[in-house]
Amino acid sequence: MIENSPFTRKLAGYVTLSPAELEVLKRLHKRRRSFTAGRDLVQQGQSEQAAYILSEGWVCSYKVQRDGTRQIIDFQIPGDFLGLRSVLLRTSDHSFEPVTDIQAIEVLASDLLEAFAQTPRLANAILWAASRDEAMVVEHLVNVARRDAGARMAHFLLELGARLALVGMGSKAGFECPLTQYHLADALGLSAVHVNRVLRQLRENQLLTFRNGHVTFDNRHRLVELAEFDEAYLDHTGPVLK
Amino acid sequence: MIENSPFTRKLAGYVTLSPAELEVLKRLHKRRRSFTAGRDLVQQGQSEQAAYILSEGWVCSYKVQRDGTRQIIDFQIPGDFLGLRSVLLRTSDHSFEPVTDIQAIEVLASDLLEAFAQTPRLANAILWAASRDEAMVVEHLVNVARRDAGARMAHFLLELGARLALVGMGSKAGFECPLTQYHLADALGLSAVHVNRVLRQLRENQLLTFRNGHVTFDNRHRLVELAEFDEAYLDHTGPVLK
DNA sequence: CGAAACGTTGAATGGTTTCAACAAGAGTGG
DNA sequence: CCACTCTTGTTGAAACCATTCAACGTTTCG
Repeated sequence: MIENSPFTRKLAGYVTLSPAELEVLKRLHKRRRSFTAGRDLVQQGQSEQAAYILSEGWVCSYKVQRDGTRQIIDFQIPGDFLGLRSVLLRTSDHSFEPVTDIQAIEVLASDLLEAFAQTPRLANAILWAASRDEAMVVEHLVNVARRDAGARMAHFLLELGARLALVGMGSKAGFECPLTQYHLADALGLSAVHVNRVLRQLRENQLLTFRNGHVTFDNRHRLVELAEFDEAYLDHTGPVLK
Repeated sequence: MIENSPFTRKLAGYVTLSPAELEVLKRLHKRRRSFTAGRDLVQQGQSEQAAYILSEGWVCSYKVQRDGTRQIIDFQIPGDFLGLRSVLLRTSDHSFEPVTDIQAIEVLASDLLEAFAQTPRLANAILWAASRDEAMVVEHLVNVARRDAGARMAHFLLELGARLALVGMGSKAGFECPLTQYHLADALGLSAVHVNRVLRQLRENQLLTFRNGHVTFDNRHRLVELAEFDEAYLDHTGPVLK
């Protein structure tokens, strides 16, 4: 049911979609594709013709520097859109790597642009959702620029937990997490070695435990305190355009 | 002439605007307002009813933390939109401080939403431009997370110079810059003391000079090299929706 | 079984912050 | 008009957080 996919539900949070708009959205869901963990979806620099709606698995978007280090911009989870900006602005400003094996709907640039022209309200909803995603990048910027390694890690995992909880993949107690310490390092702007130390410290202070692909919030209250995490910032208040 | 304002020209880069759409845009330009340097436009946390199109002066958007430090997300220059997301998502996730005295067009939330509903293509253009602005935040994230203080400063000033050149306020040689070292520190995630040292070092290495409100690129080529600055990333290629 | 990926720990190094002090200029009120 | 204060810029020394280098343990998988 297209009406109940996480992606559709997300859009409906911004714009009340008409049956005609739902139909257009449905027609975008043509090609289901699978990708293997670790193999890039889109190469940096190459201008790519397709975007994707993630239906299963985790992806990260990142930029590489000339010296080989990479910065992970964000992680995408089921219901998230990938590569929207690459298509819209016709520049691929970053790359996508599946963290796990994934399933995604491929949306051709031409189909997307056509849908945007035909049903501008749908376009609005999609761009709106994108704007929301980008609010998260702002939070990451603050996180990396202003918090020390411990608070940074805490904030990152709390945010991830909150996002996952929204799509039923986690709770206040914790969540399954396929990320390696290298992923964390690349996302938080730390070295992998330091990530390890920080995780140990958080564990020893009984704040959180990250082991065997599972994150447990041992003391959520103190963790929120440490990270100055804003529990409200992922919420939102229903459609803006009726 | 509304057709030639920097804001309109920017939108026309994404969507070819019809006379009717231009008319709607024109009607949004009702209230011209002035603000004084240093006094916040929008308080963090308060849900504000207006957005602004900046016509003169510089503004910065920032978030403050509980410990008092602040992170500047971005600077806005003439032609930029302020507070779009606050209005659209009805959350004020950051604050705006005029760096200089400014002039701006006030756009009421209700007028903006009405315009969005009436002329969705115009809405697209605006959201599109917002998406572009947010690509810049990604660049800032990489900048803060992965570059050392020297490269960070170089990248920041090169980007700012490029943006200013696009609206005729600077050149490859340099630009007028009203920012203090504290602004730079808050934007780059450094201490003000270290900003001072880094600027000295760049000056002594004859890469750039920042003195008396003026930035001069003494050796642009080596600077671009040092910062791994991508000269192309602010360009773009003409309207996407005809 | 061996290799590769991931995790863990110690010691040395280094970039950045913090603390402290002082200089220069702009604006203000007596 | 001058003292006064506030803001901004400047520099040194000590302390600290995080990185780098290096080594080893553990798990997974062909």
